[in-house]
Amino acid sequence: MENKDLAEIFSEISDILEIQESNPFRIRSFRRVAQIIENLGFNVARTVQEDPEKLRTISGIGEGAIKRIQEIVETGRSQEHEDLKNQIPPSLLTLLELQNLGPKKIKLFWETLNITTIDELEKAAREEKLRSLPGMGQKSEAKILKAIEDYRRIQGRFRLDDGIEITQALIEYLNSKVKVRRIAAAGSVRRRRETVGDIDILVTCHSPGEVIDAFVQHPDVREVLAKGDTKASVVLRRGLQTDLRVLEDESFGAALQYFTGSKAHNVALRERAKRMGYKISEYGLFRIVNGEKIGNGKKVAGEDEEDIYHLLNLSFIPPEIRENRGEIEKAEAGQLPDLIKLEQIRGDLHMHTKATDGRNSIEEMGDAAVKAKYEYIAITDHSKALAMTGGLDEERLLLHMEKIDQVSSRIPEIKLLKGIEVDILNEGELDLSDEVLSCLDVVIASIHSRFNLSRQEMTLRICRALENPYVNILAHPTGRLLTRREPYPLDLEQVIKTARENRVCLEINAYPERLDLNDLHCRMARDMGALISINSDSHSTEMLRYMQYGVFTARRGWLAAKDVINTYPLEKLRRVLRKEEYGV
DNA sequence: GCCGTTTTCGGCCCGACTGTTTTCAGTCG
Repeated sequence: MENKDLAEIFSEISDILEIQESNPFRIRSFRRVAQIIENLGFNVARTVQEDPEKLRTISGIGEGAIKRIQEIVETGRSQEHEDLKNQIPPSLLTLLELQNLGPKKIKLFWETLNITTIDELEKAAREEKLRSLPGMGQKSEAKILKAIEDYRRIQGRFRLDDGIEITQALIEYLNSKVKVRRIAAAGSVRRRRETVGDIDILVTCHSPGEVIDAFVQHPDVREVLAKGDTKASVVLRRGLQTDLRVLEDESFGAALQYFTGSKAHNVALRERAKRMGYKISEYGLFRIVNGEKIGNGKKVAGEDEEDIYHLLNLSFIPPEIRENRGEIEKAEAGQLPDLIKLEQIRGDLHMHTKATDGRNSIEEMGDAAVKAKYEYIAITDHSKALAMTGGLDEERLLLHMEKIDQVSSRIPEIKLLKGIEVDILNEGELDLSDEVLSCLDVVIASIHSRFNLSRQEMTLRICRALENPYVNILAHPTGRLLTRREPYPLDLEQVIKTARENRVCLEINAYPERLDLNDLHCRMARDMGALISINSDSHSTEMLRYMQYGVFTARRGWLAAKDVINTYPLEKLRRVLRKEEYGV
């Protein structure tokens, strides 16, 4: 059982309790457990059986949670969860996904009008039956119809690359329209999450009204959700909600901290602040005197984000790891990892050319890599099983290798390594002979077929491939496509273990739609002592820039340069590829 | 339900916006 499955049960329990208006602190506890489980870097189901004490030491996981986890692992379900599900129609939980609709209203609609589904809610709103309920009116009714429409149209999040692109364009636009002093993106865009649900932009300027007006008048704004003196919310044409907040200079840093999140990180940080006699809000860090409540206290920080962390006796925590996954404790101890930076990447080990499904020639890829200031790259086209791409057989590959060497000698600034992305076939055998694989500098293995195997079969298939002595890198290990395809079922812990034993590296495929391994997987791999390679998987020269998204993921996964082989100088890299060394 | 440098009982993060209200509840982030 995966952590995500366990987390979902706890999350559903809290959803149901919320609709039942149960004790809010109890609800929060369940939600916290769900969040903790989902973020843990090891398999909770296994741990609860082998070493329950390890779970007990985690703050937020108590006796109750351990008992429930044990029950779920043993019986496949939680009786309490089942009982709760019987108390409400399950479709009510879907209603919680509608914007501006929470547990109280859902309960109200259910109890008064027997509404249990989105369709029934829509019908009631259209028949104007909602407006007469307490606390409801014409506008609320219209908002609900709107939320239903949005839910059906969007239903999901946007990829990080889209989020960053849109954010940068908006910032440029605001800069061109209004004289702003400071402007920055916060939220999941700043934390570089693989997908973003909305965009947060913070700004300071002397004329708040002007910047708000400019914002809501942006040509891409489809709808203005809210517009006040200090905040405006809009939906952009592509369906992405975007919030702008206008601040005073003296609280810009506090707001940046606050709106960067994550929520879990901020809750933990505020709890820490409180213990130390401070209060944090988006306006600053305040020293509380005489235990006085809101509105009191002397402001001690706010203009710069760094000050807040430092006053709380923490080293500065990079936005990418603000997820309450242990970063606060490490920052307190001065033991945060030295996160990898894009400038530390010396080369890209996964890319395609015209020989298969790439758009550019070997030369063009080499020239583009020189522009990217790389010291080496590997040309890794597909193997013959991917017929659709014109995959290389042994004969063509040998000719291709000669060409790579020729081009490499013509471009003295950079070394071109001879590589292949070889398909892992049905039973874990490789698509090319060991003889030809042994002549290559880099062998990347990957799955492009038969995604519907069982977890055991897929794990065995991949591990067999990793045992081939010539395989260096497992590409896009889980096969997921963001917002499109779920990962195939896989015992990733077993795969990482097998990779490490066979001196194989795991890829962070930096293609924005993949980001595979993801952040949590990276951290698991690092903790288990496996090495990582961050690769763009470019199919054209422009795609080399995707490397940055892989680095974002690596940073979110707590990786340092030493964990990533393509930060190594060429000679050290070659020793890793020849399996003469592995690890630090 | 969880936790403990104030506590094994009693508290648990904070503020803005909206729409319904005439002082506030619900929702969101």
